[in-house]
Amino acid sequence: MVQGGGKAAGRAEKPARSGVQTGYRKGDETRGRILGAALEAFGDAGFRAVTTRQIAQRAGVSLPALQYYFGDKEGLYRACAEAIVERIGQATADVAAAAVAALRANCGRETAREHLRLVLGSLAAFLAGSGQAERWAQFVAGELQDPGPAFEILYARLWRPGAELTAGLIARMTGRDASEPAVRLKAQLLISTLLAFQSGRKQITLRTLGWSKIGEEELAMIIAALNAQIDAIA
Amino acid sequence: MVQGGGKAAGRAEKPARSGVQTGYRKGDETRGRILGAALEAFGDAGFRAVTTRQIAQRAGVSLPALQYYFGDKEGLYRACAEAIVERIGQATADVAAAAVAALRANCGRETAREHLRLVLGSLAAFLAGSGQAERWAQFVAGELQDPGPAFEILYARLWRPGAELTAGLIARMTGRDASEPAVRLKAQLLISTLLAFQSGRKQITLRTLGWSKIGEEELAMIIAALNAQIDAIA
DNA sequence: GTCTATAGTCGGATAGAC
DNA sequence: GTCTATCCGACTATAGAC
Repeated sequence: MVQGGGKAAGRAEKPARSGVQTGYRKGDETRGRILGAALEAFGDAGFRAVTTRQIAQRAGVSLPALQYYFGDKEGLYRACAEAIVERIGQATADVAAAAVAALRANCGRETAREHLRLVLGSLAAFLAGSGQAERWAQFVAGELQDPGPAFEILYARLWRPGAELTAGLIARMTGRDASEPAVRLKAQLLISTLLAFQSGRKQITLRTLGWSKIGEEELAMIIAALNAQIDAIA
Repeated sequence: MVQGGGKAAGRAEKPARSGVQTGYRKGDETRGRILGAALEAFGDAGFRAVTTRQIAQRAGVSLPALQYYFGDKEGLYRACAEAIVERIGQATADVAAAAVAALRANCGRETAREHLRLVLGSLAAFLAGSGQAERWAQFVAGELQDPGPAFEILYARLWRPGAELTAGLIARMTGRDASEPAVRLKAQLLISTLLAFQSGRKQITLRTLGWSKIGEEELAMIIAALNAQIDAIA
């Protein structure tokens, strides 16, 4: 973990540029292609399993381009993690903000329960929504399960805030304090459940359930099961 | 996947031996040491992350010994998976057999629920029981989440039977059929939950909950949460 | 900015002595 | 059965031309 300060030591992390800002620069598109290819590859197979060559080929660039834009393989991986955090943050911003506001306003038990349903439901819908999200979920689940170079990013900016909010809502529902282990445990249980579907999904979920994909109908079933769990909490 | 028949093609998988059976052979102890070291290493870090050199060193043998006893790295990995299946099978054999018997005897809803509690409880107790089991759970969770060379073994001999039994019990509890997707989904949800604790445990569970280990007290809390989920099912 | 060519490292597997 | 020595392939990263 030679992380150092906030913005990496030497060059890279963002190519040094000269001259005035024009709003669009040649490299931005290349950088984006690399990031997209890396997101797919890493999501599918994990950090170690993916080679920089594969990513370069997928992105249609040569190998040194990765070093040029992201410093090294780990830098690219971390950039992927941040892109995912960003995207999931956007997708859940509204419901999360509403839930926080409700908690601040000292809402009642039923309101808290409703918000919990909304938060988890929107997350589930997002995760099941696109083929991209599937990969992202796998990226996140894999990194959290077996910590790698992006663990801190995902934990601090995704898992912890999410667990915090969930615990807060559960605490309100049960009339307990969000700091109690029993409450936090329930929160983790709920989130883990959700992630488990996306992570082990490919082989397990589909195989055991005989599904071929997770569509509208399947999503509804998952959300129903989640809601049953929520109701079991309080 | 050059798996071929049932017992590996060429040599290895079990060293060829000559002469009469004596009940104890020199190599057995060495083989055991290698397997033990591999179990630990793979459980901690996964197939790719572990090098054969590390395992050899941990086991106090030289590198070619692994090839001699297990053919190649994958053979060793599969041997680990089988050892784990074996061990977990033993630990849960009694409760599982009792549950199966109850189902066969057309037991009622409450009896089925009780058996489900017992099965999951014994599994949880086993998983939280020893430092070894922790590694095994991580081995299993990792392999199921990101399928590798041992996926088929774990799926066919561990996950599927477990999911089948769980689904059967849930079906009895709810008066539905074990083949219904909704039933199977609930079964998977339950098992995933259990595994999620062991898998992401090190960093997440302990960190989020502020625990330093999973002892008696923590285990009781987890089982209570599981039982609440079971009650939510029917 | 983007490439080709290559340096340097590491890991899995084998040959063959003992 | 177990070792030492070694091969070979694959990977990350860099140097330097364009």
